Amino acid sequence: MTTGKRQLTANDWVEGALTALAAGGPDAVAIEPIAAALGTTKGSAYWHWPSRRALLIAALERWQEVATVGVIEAVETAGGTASERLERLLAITTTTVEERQGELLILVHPDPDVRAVVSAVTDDRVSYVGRLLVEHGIDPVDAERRAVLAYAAYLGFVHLAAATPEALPQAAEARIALQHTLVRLMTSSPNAS
Amino acid sequence: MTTGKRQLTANDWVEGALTALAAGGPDAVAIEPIAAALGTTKGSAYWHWPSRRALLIAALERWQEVATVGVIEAVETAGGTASERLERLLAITTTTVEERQGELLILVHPDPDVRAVVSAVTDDRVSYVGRLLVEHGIDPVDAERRAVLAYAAYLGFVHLAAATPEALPQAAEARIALQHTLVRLMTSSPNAS
Amino acid sequence: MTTGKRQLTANDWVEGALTALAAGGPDAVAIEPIAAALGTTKGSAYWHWPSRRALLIAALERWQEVATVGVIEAVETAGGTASERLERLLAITTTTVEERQGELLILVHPDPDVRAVVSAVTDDRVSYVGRLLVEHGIDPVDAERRAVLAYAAYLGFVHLAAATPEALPQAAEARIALQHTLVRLMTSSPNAS
Amino acid sequence: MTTGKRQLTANDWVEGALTALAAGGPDAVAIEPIAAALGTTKGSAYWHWPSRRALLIAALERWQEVATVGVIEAVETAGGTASERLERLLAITTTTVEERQGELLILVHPDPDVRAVVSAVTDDRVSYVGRLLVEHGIDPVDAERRAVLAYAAYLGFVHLAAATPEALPQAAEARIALQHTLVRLMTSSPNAS
DNA sequence: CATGAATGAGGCTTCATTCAT
DNA sequence: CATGAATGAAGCCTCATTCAT
Repeated sequence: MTTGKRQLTANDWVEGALTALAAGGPDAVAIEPIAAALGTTKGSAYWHWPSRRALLIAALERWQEVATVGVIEAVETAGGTASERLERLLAITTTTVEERQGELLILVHPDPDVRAVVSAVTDDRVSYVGRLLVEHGIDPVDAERRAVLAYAAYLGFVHLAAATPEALPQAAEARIALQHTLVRLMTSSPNAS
Repeated sequence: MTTGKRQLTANDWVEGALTALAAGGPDAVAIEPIAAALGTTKGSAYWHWPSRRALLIAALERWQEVATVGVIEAVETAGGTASERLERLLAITTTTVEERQGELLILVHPDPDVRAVVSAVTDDRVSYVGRLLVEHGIDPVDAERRAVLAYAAYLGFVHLAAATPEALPQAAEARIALQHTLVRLMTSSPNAS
Repeated sequence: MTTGKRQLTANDWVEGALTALAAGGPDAVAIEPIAAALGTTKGSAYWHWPSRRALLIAALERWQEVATVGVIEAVETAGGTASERLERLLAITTTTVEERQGELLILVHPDPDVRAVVSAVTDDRVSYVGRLLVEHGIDPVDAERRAVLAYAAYLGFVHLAAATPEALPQAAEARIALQHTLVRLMTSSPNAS
Repeated sequence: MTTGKRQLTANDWVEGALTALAAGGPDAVAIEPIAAALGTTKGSAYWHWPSRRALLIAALERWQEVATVGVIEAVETAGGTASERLERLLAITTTTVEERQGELLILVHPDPDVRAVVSAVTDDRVSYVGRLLVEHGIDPVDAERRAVLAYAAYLGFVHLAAATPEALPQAAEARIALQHTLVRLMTSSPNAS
């Protein structure tokens, strides 16, 4: 992508970095491979960015948008009840498993800059789930707790899907059933925590 | 650790590697840094191990034991009902958060040798949870499904605890309450999935 | 040689490698020492070549040309009868003794890539000698046999010249006399083999 | 060989080194592999020898004996005319081609200690051939020249046999014919040089 | 705006050598 | 007489970074 043209912009580099990020996580945001993919040379990167780190941060910021605002918008514009939107949210995030490999690597990366972004993303996601639960009629305090639980379960699934897929049900229907179960558990009434 | 002595054993190296593994995952199992940490030189490593990879595999095997057999034994020897043991299991794995950073990096590492070990660990853990649920009186088929769900939730918590601790309740009691909730959800009766 | 300048080319590296090859054979084609000799650093080599092996192969290919096409052209452009050219061929190859040390090391090197080049060089040289003999009037079938014999003798001389020069006549005229003898033997009539 | 016994002697090491020498030349006289082959450890070598070099020199001295005195004795004890013995000499040295790989590597090795031994071996061999030619009735001065020529041819054949066997006649009879030709050339009357 | 070229830190590996026991 | 363990020089390779043009 973006190959063939001359005159790359800083944005082209962010997109290249994003692709690398999705495929191999932060460590894959290496200048040489991305330059090769963009059909340019390392020098180009150092024109637009002061360092690899700067590019990485820019890419992470873009990822943050896609991973929160982007997803939330996609879910919201389609409308529906709160629990319908919850299921749609899970569907979005669990069906695109391959693209999750990179996400996982971002989520667990020890680098402080990465963790800052991850933190923000987590907060956004958890509070969005919380808002949906409140909309569904759950008591706000309880909703907050459940949102954490739900997000943890989601993370765990992404994890299993990426790292040990054989531990998960293989059939599509079975996976959808799992999602149903999760949403039902999260939205059911008697759930002291 | 283990510094100051002469004459290291292969086991000292495994321990050094394990420390590195816990801190920085498989990529941190690098011979020269570990040698420095052990107060020795790379030559020592190459006396005990044919290659970095061999050392890494040995360390992963040790980790596998600690992460499965070790934990299971600790839980079992203390005895109690199935649901008590389930809670103890969760407690063990979520209280030692720092050590979980490396675990996460192991879990998501793309290297085939690493994934093989991860796969085995996942299977062992999921089936142990399944056994506890069966012991608690859950129908075996259902228990298997719930075990996956429970393990996913556990993974998610480890994730949150390691990567974004601020998203989790800070107070110890609140964390314990979360564990309770999880165990109760897993062991409650009506749970179509 | 080539020191003092900035900006080396791939060709500079081949030349540096060729020098090393002539002095110490294939094993001497080591990137770091050649870099030092060229007044540069290993990084330069890895800019121009993907690996030490690639550089070695490039150097061997260059040597192949010099050792066959190059020599043959030099002999042919000077013209003369077939036996005159035969003598000139021997003269070229036995007078530049120092450069032969590396050649010998190439010729006996066990590496498959090296042997492939050596094989090609041997074939080229033997068949060139054969052609000269045919031109001189020797029956083609016989010429082929004699060419092998002649090349073996040549190799033996190179060997002696490089490894134990004191076993050979020291005086220039005596050496020339030896060459004469060899050419005469090879081109004389009654030689069943 | 010599494995299984305890208490190695210096001589056991020389023999191990000789085996390595025959297989891979001077560079193959490396302490670790020989220790492994002898079923012992490096320490043993450093008990019997001050350095790798010392062992190498001892092995080369042994090789020198085998390669000169040994061969000469073998040829002489069988008796026969001078030209019969010449042919027998060639036969010995060309039939055991595999064992020649190591010899070649010795012959071309640039190390001064190696070259000293090679020099002595060459002198011995050339002068033995010279003596046989004199015995056969050739004028002593001429014999000396021819001996060099003959030895050079022999060397060339060893070379071709080891490095590019496909350049030599494959059939045993053809090879024997080559030997005949060589001996006849060397012992024929009119050979001014 | 970049390219081509080079630098150097960091990590892997081999192997002669050393040394305490 | 050796073993087991360790050292360190040398060479391979990668990759972020720098720099002249």
